[in-house]
Amino acid sequence: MRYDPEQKTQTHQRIVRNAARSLRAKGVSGAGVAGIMKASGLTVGGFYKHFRSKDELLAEAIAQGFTEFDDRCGTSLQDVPQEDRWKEIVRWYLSPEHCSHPETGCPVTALAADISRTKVTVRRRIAELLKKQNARLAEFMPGATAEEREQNTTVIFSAMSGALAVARILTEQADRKKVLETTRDYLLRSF
Amino acid sequence: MRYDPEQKTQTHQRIVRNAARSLRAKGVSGAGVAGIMKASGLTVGGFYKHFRSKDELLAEAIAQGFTEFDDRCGTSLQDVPQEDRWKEIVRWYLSPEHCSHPETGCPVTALAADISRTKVTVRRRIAELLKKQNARLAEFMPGATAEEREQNTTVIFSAMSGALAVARILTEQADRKKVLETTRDYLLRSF
DNA sequence: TGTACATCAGTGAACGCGCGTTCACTGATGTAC
DNA sequence: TGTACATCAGTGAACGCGCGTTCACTGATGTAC
Repeated sequence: MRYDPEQKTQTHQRIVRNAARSLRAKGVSGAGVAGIMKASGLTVGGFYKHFRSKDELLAEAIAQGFTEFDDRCGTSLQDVPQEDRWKEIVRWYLSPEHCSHPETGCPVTALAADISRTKVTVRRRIAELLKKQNARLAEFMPGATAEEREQNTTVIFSAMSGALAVARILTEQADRKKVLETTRDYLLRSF
Repeated sequence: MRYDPEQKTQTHQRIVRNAARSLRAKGVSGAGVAGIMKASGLTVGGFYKHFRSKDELLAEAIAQGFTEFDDRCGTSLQDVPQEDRWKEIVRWYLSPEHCSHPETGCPVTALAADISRTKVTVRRRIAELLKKQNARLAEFMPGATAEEREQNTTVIFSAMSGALAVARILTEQADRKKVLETTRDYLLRSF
């Protein structure tokens, strides 16, 4: 196995991808190291050949979640004209599919509270990732100036993430749908 | 100790109040039964004379959080004219104080992801509490008709909760402030 | 070309720890007579 | 009024369990000679 750095990188990324899934689905305390390693076809002990701690994995898993977000945008927005792209993002973010699949969805909504409770060193790294993600998102957002786009990103993203978090608490599909659609229609109408 | 049902009720509520604090501060997995009982001046074993399980406590703690929310509104809004009350709520919700004190703040923002991961029976109870809370909140909200107020509640609450959740991830006070104020100013300007 | 050695990704048992829950017990207090 | 008994809120040790992390080990592969 030794002296093939590419294979180690591949294994590393496989663990991160599985962790990103598992963490979003079950939360930081629900997603165990052993389970993530098993899902990656490995055993527990090997984990520490790749990560110094579970906290470090969390940071990498968030980054992975953002990358998946970007990839999704990259592929599904290419046929959409520049000024309508933000609308497509809003529609996807507030879709029933996103609501019922946290494991492949926005890492902020799924893990915000957990992140805010992890130790500062890790949180600082994640905060940086979030700021960069918002900067990337701002390019699609409505607004005449860069500052306006940045502010609109903050408002639109907050509204989307909050609505998704609330919808996921609700047990009735009809209630979920109402929250998602009300927020979606409002955003599409107001910017 | 026996045959004083009022004292048992008082003890019960003391546990619930401490649980509501601890759960919002540390999350469901971080807030242990033993710690909550200790904070209430009791020992672990007694817990099950008051609650069937930790999950049941979660539901009662959320209800307590909502009650605290209502109490706060009741006392701080009495001198504010009816049509400006929602603005006062938005200002408090998106204040730096609320941001840095999850333990006494909105239970939805602090526990949304945890709730969405608890078993359906408990989640159903909490979903009902949330719907009632939103109905109460709607009375303060802007809008000409009841339906309009309900929709505006959904949008405004989603935006506030999302902004607060995002702000709590950020480590720099300046970044937090920006998210909170941008969202606050937008909401106050737009409804 | 062949052999001895070094490297290190991955193994899996073991570690201490804190968790939610159970249970035999205590002792203050209300009830029955 | 006094005594025996029943009740039950609260105690605290013990339960099994799963967690993150450690560690001595394995064995495939690259390097040195």
